[in-house]
Amino acid sequence: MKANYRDTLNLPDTEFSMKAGLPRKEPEMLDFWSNKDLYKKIRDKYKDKELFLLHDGPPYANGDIHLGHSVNKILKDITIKFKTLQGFNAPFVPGWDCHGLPIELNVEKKHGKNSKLVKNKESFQKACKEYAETQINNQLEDFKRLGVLGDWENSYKSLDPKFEADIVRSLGIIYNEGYLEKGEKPVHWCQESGSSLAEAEVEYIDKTSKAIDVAFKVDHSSLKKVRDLFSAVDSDEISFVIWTTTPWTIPSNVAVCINPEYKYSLIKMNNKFYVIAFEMIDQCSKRWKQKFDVISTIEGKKLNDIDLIHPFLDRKSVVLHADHVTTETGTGCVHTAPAHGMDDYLICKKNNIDTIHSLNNKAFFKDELDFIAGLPAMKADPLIIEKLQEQNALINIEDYHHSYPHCWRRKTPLIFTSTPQWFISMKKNNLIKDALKDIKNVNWEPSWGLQRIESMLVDRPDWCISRQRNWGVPITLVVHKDTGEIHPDQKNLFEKFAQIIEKDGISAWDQLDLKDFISDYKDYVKTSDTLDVWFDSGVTHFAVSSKRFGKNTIADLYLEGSDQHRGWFQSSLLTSIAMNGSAPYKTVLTHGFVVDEQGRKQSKSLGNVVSPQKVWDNLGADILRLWVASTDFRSEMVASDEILRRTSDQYRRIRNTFRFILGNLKDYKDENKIKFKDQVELDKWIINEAKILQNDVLKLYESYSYHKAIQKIHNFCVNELGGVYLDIVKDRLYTCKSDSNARRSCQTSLDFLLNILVRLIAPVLSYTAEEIWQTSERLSSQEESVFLSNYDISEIDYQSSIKESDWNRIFEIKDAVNQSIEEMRSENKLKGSLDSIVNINSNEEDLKILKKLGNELHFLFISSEASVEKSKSFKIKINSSKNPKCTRCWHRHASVGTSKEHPELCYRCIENIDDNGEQRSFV
RNA sequence: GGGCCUGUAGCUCAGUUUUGGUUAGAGCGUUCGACUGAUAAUCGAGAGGUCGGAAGUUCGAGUCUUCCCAGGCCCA
Repeated sequence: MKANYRDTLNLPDTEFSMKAGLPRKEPEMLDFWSNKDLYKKIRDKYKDKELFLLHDGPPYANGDIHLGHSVNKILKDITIKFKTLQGFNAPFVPGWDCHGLPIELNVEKKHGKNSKLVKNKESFQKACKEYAETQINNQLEDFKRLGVLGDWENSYKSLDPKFEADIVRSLGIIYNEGYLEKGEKPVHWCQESGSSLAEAEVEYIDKTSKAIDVAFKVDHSSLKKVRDLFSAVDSDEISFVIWTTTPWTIPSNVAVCINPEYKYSLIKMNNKFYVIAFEMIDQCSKRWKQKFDVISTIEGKKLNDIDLIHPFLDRKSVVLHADHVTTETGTGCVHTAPAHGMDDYLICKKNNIDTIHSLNNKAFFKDELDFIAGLPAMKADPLIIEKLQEQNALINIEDYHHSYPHCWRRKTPLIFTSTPQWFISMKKNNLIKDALKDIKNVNWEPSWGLQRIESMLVDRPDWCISRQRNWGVPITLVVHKDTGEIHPDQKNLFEKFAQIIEKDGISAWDQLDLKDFISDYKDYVKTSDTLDVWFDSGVTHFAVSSKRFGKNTIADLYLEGSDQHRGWFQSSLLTSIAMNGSAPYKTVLTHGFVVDEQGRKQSKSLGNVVSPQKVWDNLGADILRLWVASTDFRSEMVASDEILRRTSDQYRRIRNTFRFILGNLKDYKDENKIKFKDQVELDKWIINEAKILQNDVLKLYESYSYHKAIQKIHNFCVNELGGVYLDIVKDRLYTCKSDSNARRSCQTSLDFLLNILVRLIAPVLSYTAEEIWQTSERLSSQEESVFLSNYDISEIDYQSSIKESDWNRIFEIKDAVNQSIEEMRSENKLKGSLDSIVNINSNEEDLKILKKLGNELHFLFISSEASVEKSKSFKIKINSSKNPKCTRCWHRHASVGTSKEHPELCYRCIENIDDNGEQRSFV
C-alpha cells in the first residue's frame, strides 16, 4: 500500500550524481571543450565587446608546475572567466620565458659538460631550444588540466624567432631613446677557460690563501687632520691597516673603507702609529703576536676626507664610509679594489671613484706593472707580498683556510674581476624619475604594492643587461674593435638584425657577416653578450600585448606573486617607460606564496610540499580551484591535507544543492513557468534573495575578493536554501499535483536559482558548472557552454504583500520554534518536527506578520499544525499531535482515516491525488 | 641586519581604514539528536575564542601607539 502512494509523489530524479568523480570526469570535460573549440567561440562572440586584457606573466620553461604556478594560473582563469561572463572581451594568451642559465645547466647535465654538443654554440642553442620546448609542453598540459581556458595553440614563447626579433627591436628602441650605456661590473672569472661564470656555476671548496695585513700610510695632505683627530702630536707617520686574503688585488686598490658606526683607535706598535677599529684591537694583537699601546679612540664617522698612499704605486687611496665593513675578521679597515669586489665596485661607484684595471681582458697583469707583468692574477701573490715587504708595508702574513669559489667544471679557484657590460641607465634619461612618477597612476592591489615597488626603485642601480651566456638573445651591438665605440649606424642596424633573427633565430647573429651590413666592417666586431632574461620577459608588453592587441596597448591587469615587485613588474615597467613613456599595466594585483599549516614555506627538505598533480588526480581540479578561491590570496596561502579535506566538504555541499535543484526540475519546461505576481510568496522571497546574492557576489568578484564571494555562495546554499527554502519547499514539490500552480511556482524559483547559481560558480568551479550546464537541457539549450552565457543583471518587478523585513522576522520566529521543538525532543516528548503542533503567543506586530501566511503557517515550521494568538509577551508552545500520520505526506491530521477509498491519507493528499490539487499562496 | 606583509574558534574567513563603544560573528569540522522522499545526503541543537605576547593612551582597545615573538616575500 505504502509503495503505491510513494509512486504518486514527485520525487527528485537527475543524472547529476552525488559523488562527483571529478578525477575521471574532468579530462572528459577538457575534451568536450576542446572539441567544441570553446576558446575560439568565446573570442568570436565577444570580438566587438570592450577589451579586458589580463596579460600573462611567463613562467620559466623548466620543471613541472608546482602549487604556486597553479595558484597563479587559477586566479587568472577565475578573473578571465568572470570578465567573460560579465560580457567583456577577455582573451588570455599564456606565455613562457625560455632563455637563460637554468636551461643551459640542464642541457649541460643531460649531454655532458664537455660534450661536443655543448661546446659548439649552435648545437648547444638548438639543444636548449628543444629542451625548453619539451618543458613547455609538459607545463602546458598541466595548466590545461587545471581548467585554465586560454589560447593554448597560440601561446607566446620567448624562444620564438619572431619574439626574439621583437626583443632585439625593443633593445633598439631603448638604444635609440638614449638609455643604453657601457659600463663594467666584477664577475666570477675562470682563468683557465678565460670566461665568466654565473653564481650557479660556482662551487665553494676549501682553500688555503695567504692572508696579509698591509699598512697604508696617511698622505701628508691629510696627516695633520688625522693627527688632530686622534690628538697625537708626536706622530710624523700614521698608517691605516687593511687585511686581505687576495694579495694580487692590491695593485688595483683605490680606497680603504671604514664603517662610520664603529670606533677607531690609534695604536702605537714598534714606535709606529696605526689606525684600526677599536673592536679589532684584541684580534689584531693576537694575529700579529704584538703588544701595543692604544693612544686614543674616536668615532669612525669623524674620519672624513682622508687620503692614503698606495704602498708601492704612485697613487692615492681614499678613506670611504661603507656599511658593508664588519668586525668579523681583519682590522675594520677594508682594502677596496672596485675591479675585484662587488661591495668595492658599488661603494666606489657611489663615491665616483674610477676603477683601476691592473689586469687585461684575459685576467693577466698588464705590462705597466713590470714586476708582475704577464702573470695570471693569482700567480702574482708571492711577488706582491715580497714587494710589500720591501716597502715595509707588510705587517703580518699567515695561511688562511676558507671556503672559496671554484669553477664547477674544472674545480679550479676563480677570481673576481670586472668585465665590460651594457647597462640601461636609471639616471641618464630620467628613467627612474619617470618610473617613480608613473607608478602613482597604477592601481596597486593590495595598496601596499606601491610602497613596495617604490622602495625598490628608489635605490636600484643601473640595470645590467649583459650576460656572458650562450642561450639567450644576443645584444646586437657592433663596436669598434680598438675603441669599443658603438658603430655610427647602429640605430638602423637593429631592425636589420631583427629581420635576420626573425627568419633564422638567434644563431643567425653568430653566423652573420658584418660586411653585409656596414662598409667599414674591418674595424668593427659583433658583441658576444646575451641579454638578461628579465629583459626578455620585460618586453612582453611590446612583443605580445602591442603586437596582438594594437600598438601601445596597456594591459588592464598584471597578476603575479608578490616577489615580482622586484622582478617582472619592474622589468616591464622600466622597459615600457623607456619605450612608450608609461607603465604597461593599469592594475597590478599580487598574491602571496603557498605555505604549510605552520606558516612555513613549502620545501622538499621540510617534506611539506602539496603537489597539484596529486590533488587533481585524487580530488579533482575543481577542489584545487575552490581552495584557491576560498583562500585570501593577498597574504600567504596555507595548503594542507586538512584544508583540502575541508574544501572537499564545501564542494560537496554546493554540488548537492545543485543535485537537489536539478532533480526537482526534471519535468519542468518553459511553458510551466509561473508569472512572478502569481507565484507563492515564499518562492518570490527566494528569487529576491538570489538576486541580492548575485548582486553581492558580482561586486565581490569585481574587487577580486574571491574568497568572500565563495563564502557568500556557500552560505547561501547552507542557510537560505538548505536551512530554509529547500527544506520547506520539499513538501510542495513532492506532494502537490505535479502540474499544479503550487509546484510549478516552486519550480519556477528553482529554475531561477539554477540559472543564477550555475553562472556564479562558473569562474571557480568550472568543470562542475559545465557538468551542470550539460546535464540540464534547460541550460544547454540557451548556449552550448556555460562560458558562452552571461550574467543577467536585469531587475525583477517585486510585487508582494510580504516585505523583506516581514520575512526576516518570520525566520527569526522559525529559529525560536526550532529551539522549542528541540527542547521537546530532548525530553522525548516528540521525534520529528511533523509530530508537533506549534502555538505562538505574540504581540500585535508579530501577529500581523504571521497572519499574512494564513493557514499555511505550519508549512513554514514543517509542523503538522500551527496557530497564533495575541498576547502581551512572546511565547512558543509545542504540543505533540495525537492525530494519525498520513502515510503519503507524513503530516499528522484528523482527516486521516476518514476516507473509505484512502484510509491512510489526509484530506490534502486525497485532493492532490484525486481532485484538482491544493492551492498555495504563501508557503 | 633592512624594506614590505601576515598572525581573530581545530580549519577557512568576517569584524581592524573613513567612525575605538553593550555578551567578538559565519561556514566547515566536532558532539548530541532527528529523518531514511537530497541518504557516504539532508534537517535541528550544543560545545568551542585571555582576537600572537607585553606595556601604554583612554571612562572604554580585536580596533590607536610602542616594544617583543612567530612566519612569509624581496634584499643585505
